[in-house]
Amino acid sequence: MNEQSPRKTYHHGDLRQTLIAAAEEELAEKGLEAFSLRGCAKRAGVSHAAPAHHFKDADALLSALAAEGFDRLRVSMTTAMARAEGGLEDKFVASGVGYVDFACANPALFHLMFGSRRPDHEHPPLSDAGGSAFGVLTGNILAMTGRDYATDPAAGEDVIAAWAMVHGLSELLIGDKLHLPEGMPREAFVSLISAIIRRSGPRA
Amino acid sequence: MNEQSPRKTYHHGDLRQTLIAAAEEELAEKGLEAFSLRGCAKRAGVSHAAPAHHFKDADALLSALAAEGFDRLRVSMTTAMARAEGGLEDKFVASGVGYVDFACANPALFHLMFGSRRPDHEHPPLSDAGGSAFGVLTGNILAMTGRDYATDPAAGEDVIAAWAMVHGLSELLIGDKLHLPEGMPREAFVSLISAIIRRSGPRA
DNA sequence: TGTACATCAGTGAACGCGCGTTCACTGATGTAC
DNA sequence: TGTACATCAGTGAACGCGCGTTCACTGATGTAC
Repeated sequence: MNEQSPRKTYHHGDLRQTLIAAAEEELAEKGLEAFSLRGCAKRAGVSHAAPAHHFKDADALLSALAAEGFDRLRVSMTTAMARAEGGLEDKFVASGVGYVDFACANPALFHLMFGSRRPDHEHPPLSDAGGSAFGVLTGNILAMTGRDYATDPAAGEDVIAAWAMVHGLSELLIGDKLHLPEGMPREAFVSLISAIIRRSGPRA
Repeated sequence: MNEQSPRKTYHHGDLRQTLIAAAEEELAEKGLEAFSLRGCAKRAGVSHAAPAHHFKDADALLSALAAEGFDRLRVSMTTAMARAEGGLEDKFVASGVGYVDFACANPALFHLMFGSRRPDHEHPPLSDAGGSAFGVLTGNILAMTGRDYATDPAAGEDVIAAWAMVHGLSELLIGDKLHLPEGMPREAFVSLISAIIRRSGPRA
C-alpha cells in the first residue's frame, strides 16, 4: 500500500496497520528527528488528517510501532535459539546473536525502542512486548543457573551482564563504531560475537 | 552568558564557545529531535542569524559539541583510573566506571556522540577526540595483555568485549531499562557495575 | 599619533517551508424497525 | 427485504507556528600609511 497505487474504495480497510508499516518506512528513511505524521499519511496513501482517527498523535503511532518491534526482537531471539545446536549455553549465546541481528537489520526501529523517550513505555501493549522479549533472556539465565530473576536478586548480575553485552554490541555495530574487516563473512562475524557474548554469560 | 544578562559590547567576544555551551543546554532540555539553531542563538543571547558566522549549520555546531563530549568522556575515564587503587585490572574496571558515569551524567550528549548521524564523525576534531577516548581502552588492554590493538588482531575481541559491555550498561542505564533498587547507594552501584565490567575483561 | 579604509561580527526584517491541528464536509457502513 | 438514520472513516482547505535562510544594514575592530 503506497501513494503509487490509489485505493479503489473510499474506506481503507486496515489503515491502522498500514500506518504502522508506513511509520517504519518513514523512520528508516528519515530518522526520528525528521519523522512526521504527514509523511506517514502520504506513504499510506491517505490525507494527512486521516491518521487522527487511529492515533492520537505521532507518539501514539510510534508506541505501536515500538511494541511491534519488541515482538519481532523476541521472535528473532527465539528463532535463533531454536536453530542452535548444543547445550543451554549455546542456546543462550544464539539468543544473543538473534538480538544483535535484529538490531543490525532494523537500526532505526531499535533506536526507537531503546534510545527514544517518544514512545510511551508504560503503555501496556508496549511494556508487555518489552517484557516478553526480556523474558527470553531471564528464561535462559534460569535454565542455566537455576536462579529465577523474578524471585532471586542474585540473578540480577547475570541478567544485566548478558543484556548489556548484547545491547552494547548492537549499538556499536549500528553506529559503525567497530571497524570490522570489510566484507567479513557471516560465519566469522557470528563466531566473533558469539565468543564475546559467551564471555558475558553466567559463571560456571 | 544567557538571554537574561545582555552583553555590554556589540561584539560578543567568544560566541563560538558560548554557542557550544548553549547547544549542550538545548540538547539536554529539548533532545535531538527538537534541537534548533534558533534556540541555541536565543540561549546565547544573540540574534538567530549570528551563529552563521561561526557554524555553517546546526550539524557543524553539533559536531563541535560531540568532539567536546569525547574529550570529556576521555577525562572521565582517566580521572577514574587515576583515583583507583589496585592493579592493572582495577584500573581497567575503573575506566569503565568512568565511562558509565559520564554517560549517566550526560545522557543527551552521549546520545549525540553515539546514537546520531548528525555530527560529522569523519571531521578531524571529532574523529581525533573519539580516537583519544578509544585509546584509553586499548591502552588498558595493552597493559594487561601485552597485545597492541593497532598491530595485533588478537586484541580485537578483548577490546570489543570491554567496550560493548560498558557501552551497553550506559545505554540501558540512560534508557532506564534496568530497574535498579530505588535510591541504591553509590557504593553498591559501583560495586555492581564493577563486577560486571570485570567479567568483560581480557582472559587471565 | 591620526586618519582612511577594509574586514569582521552581529542585527532585524523578510521569505518560503513543512509541520500539527481544526473544521465542515462527504462517502461508506452498520443497525433498528 | 426495504428504508431511515446514526456512526464511522477519510477529505481538503485553512490556520498559526517555528524553522532555516537570505539580505541590506550597522557597529566594532584591525591595519596601512
